[in-house]
Amino acid sequence: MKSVDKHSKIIVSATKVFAKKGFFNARISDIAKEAKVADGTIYLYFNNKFDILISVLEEEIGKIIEQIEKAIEKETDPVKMMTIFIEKHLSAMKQNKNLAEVIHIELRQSDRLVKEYRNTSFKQYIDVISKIIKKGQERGIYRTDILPDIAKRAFFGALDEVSRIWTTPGNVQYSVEETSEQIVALFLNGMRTSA
Amino acid sequence: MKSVDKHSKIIVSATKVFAKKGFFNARISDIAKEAKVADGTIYLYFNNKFDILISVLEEEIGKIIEQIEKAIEKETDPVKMMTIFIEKHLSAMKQNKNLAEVIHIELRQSDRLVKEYRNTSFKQYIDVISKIIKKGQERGIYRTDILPDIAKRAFFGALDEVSRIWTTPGNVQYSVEETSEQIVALFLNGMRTSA
DNA sequence: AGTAGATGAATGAATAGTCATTCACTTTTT
DNA sequence: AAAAAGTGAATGACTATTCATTCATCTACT
Repeated sequence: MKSVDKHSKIIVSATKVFAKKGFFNARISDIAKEAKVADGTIYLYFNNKFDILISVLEEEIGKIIEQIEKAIEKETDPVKMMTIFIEKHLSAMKQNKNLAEVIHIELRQSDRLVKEYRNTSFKQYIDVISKIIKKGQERGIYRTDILPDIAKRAFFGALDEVSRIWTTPGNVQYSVEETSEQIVALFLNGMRTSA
Repeated sequence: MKSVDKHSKIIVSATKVFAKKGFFNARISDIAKEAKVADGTIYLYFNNKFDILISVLEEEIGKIIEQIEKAIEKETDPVKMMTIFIEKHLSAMKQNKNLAEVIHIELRQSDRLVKEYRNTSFKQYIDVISKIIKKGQERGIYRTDILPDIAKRAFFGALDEVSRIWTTPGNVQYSVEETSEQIVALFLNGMRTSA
C-alpha cells in the first residue's frame, strides 16, 4: 500500500531541495535522492513536479496557518492578538528555514497555480491580520484612519522580509523575541518618539 | 555599430517578458520577438539569459535608486526623508509595473548571482532607510529602542508587498497618495490610538 | 503448514520534447 | 570592399515523465 510515510518524506525532501535550489533548478532526481526513493516512485504520489510544489505550499504552510489561527482565536485583546501573530509567524519561520525559503521564493512565482494558491489559502492567512485590525478599531484601540486592507499587506510584507534574517547567511542573528518586540513596537507605536 | 538603442530595447522587452512569465518560463525567442530582433542578436548584447536578468536588475532598478537617493539628499528632516522615500518608491512601482513584477518575483531567486546583487547594489538601497532612521534617532525624533537594521527590513518588506496592489489584478485600486499616507501613518505613528 | 498465484509498490533506463546557444550566411555600414 | 551587425535554422545538452520489469507481501487452496 502506498504509505503516508513516504508521501510526507517526499514533501519534506522536496521542501529541502526547493529551498536550496529553487523550484526550476531542482531536479526530480535530486528530490528522489534526498527522499531515498526512485525517481519513478515520486510519480506514484504526485502528478508532476509542479504538483509537488503546490503540495508543499498547501500542506506545510497549512500547518502553520492552522496553528496561528488556533492560538489567536483564544485571545480577545487586539493588541495581544497582533503580538501572538507576530511571534508565531516569526518563530515558525525561524524553526523551519527550508519552508521559510520556499515561501520567500516560490510564493512569488508568476505561475497561474501559485497565484491561485496565493489567492485562496494564503489570502485567508493574511486576512487574519485585517480582522485583528478591524476588531481593534471597533474597540477604539487602533486608529480608524488606518485602512486594514493596506495595513495587512504592509504587515505581512514586513514580517516576511524580516524573517529573511534567518535564511540569509552572514546576518547578525537576532532572536525571535527581540525581533518580535521590534515589530510590535513599530506597528503599534510607530517610530516617532511620543514626546 | 552596436546601438545603445537596441541594448535598452532588449532590456525593456526582457523586463516585460520576465514580468509576465517569470525568468525560467521566459524564452529567449519570446524576448527576441518582443524586441523585434533575431534570437542571435540578443547574444551580441548579452552573454547569456541570466546576464539579461542581472542587467535588468542593475540598470532599471539602478535608475530608481539613483532618483530616490537624489531626492532625499536634499532633505534634512528625517520625517520628510522617510515620506519622500515612501512616495518615490511607490510611485516608481506603480509607474513601471513590469519592473515591479520583476522585483517581486526575481529578486527572491535563490541563484548565487541574484543573491550577490541583493547583497551589493540593492543593499545600498535598503541601507538608505536605516540611515534615515539613525539620523532621526540622533535628533530625538525617532525612538532609540528601534533597531535600524530590523526596521529597515520591515520597512522595505512593507513597501514591496504593498506595491503588489498594482500588479495583481482584481484589487481595489488605491492611489499612490493615499497608499503613501497609510504607510507614513503606520510607520511614524503606529496603529494604536494616541489616546 | 506449505505452495502457487495474485497484487501493486517500487525501480530506473529509455523516451521525447524543450530551448539556450552557436555559427554559416546575409545585410548594412563605413 | 572590408568590417561590423544582424539573422534564424541547426545543434546538442538537459531532464520530466513513462513504462516494462522486479520483488516483497498477501491470499487461497490443498
